[in-house]
Amino acid sequence: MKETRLGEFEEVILLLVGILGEEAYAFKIAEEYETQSGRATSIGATHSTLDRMEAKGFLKSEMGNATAERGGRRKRIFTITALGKRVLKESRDFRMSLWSQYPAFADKLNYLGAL
Amino acid sequence: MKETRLGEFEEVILLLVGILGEEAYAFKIAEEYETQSGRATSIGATHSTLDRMEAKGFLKSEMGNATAERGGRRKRIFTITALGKRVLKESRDFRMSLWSQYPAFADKLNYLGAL
DNA sequence: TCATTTGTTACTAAATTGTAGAGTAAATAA
DNA sequence: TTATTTACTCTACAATTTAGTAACAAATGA
Repeated sequence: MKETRLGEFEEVILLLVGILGEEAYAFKIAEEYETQSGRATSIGATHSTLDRMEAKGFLKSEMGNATAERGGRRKRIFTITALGKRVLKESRDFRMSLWSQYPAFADKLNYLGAL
Repeated sequence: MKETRLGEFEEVILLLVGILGEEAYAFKIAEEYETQSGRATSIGATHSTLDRMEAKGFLKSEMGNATAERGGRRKRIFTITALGKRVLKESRDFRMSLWSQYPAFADKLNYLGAL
């Protein structure tokens, strides 16, 4: 696998980082993944995926400050890089293109305008 | 990983089977993958992915007849099962939902109506 | 100080994806 | 009719991604 490949789990995590913004730290991301996908995940899988994507240059991270909540230790906040955005966009465009070629889905695409 | 997970490569291959219809046999699928994605793949990776998805019940296959071309041996033709379609659809819906929540992409979604 | 909560890091296991190459059958050329 | 070329399938195993689990760290509250 070349260094620019984006796995399915990676892609979803990357999108969640974008969606969560300031709140994009591992624990929250894993939680959000479960809520949105209805699928279980583990904090470990989330962490290794985040680290891998940071190494690939799709994400960057920095430690935030501790909050004054019980157990509120410092969080590592992730943000998408320009490269990460580009890769996400390419992935989306490619998929849109395939869906539009598949008769069973092509018609459904129109209804998307309603989103 | 549970038996219903769909990897990124798997998903694209599944879509290509749908797009190719009668022409959905391993060699052609791999060829089409390279054309459409601009990314290289290998026939071996394609085979193992097709086999795995058949085992999962997303695809079924049967041998076609030999064609009258030089080297035109029998092909194994793949078709998507109902389960395969459902899984594809779920994957698509999930992604659409995420994209619509990500500000950087949400606006682009509207322009999709033009597809 | 000690238990509890919210986090991270590190390590191991399982599933997906990639590589290499052998094997088969039909069409053509000699 | 034998050899060669072309179009394909299939297997074994290696590399990468994803999952699971355990151990550690810092802040709060008793």
